Amino acid sequence: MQHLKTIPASTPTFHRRVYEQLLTVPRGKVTTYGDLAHALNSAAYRAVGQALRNNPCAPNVPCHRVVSSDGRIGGFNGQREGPDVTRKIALLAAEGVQVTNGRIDLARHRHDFF
DNA sequence: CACCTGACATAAT
DNA sequence: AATTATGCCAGGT
Repeated sequence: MQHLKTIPASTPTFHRRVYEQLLTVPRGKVTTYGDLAHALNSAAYRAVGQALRNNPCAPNVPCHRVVSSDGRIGGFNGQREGPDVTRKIALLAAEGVQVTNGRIDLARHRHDFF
């Protein structure tokens, strides 16, 4: 998959798997850190966050489609609140994902990997 | 190899 | 409902 060919060769395998899996989330849908980890047969929720924090997002990985299990936005570009998060919300809105009071209706937008 | 850290999740206050 | 404490697992130092 050429989406990831520009990332550093030193990128850990687990991180790569996160990105690959994330690429399967369609536009207009979102997933949670937990679901993503589970889809990789792992419980490393937090490691998933680390992976995204590494930010290979910029080019082509849709990091903004990953939110918290309670429907809250989570973080973006290394931050958990602030202008970057606001931007994340804007990106989601642009894809048709409704964000109300910093919350997402997971029942409606959650993507199922299985 | 022994800690420390975190874009989390859940249970307990 | 809002806050706090605890558990999680891979990476980094």
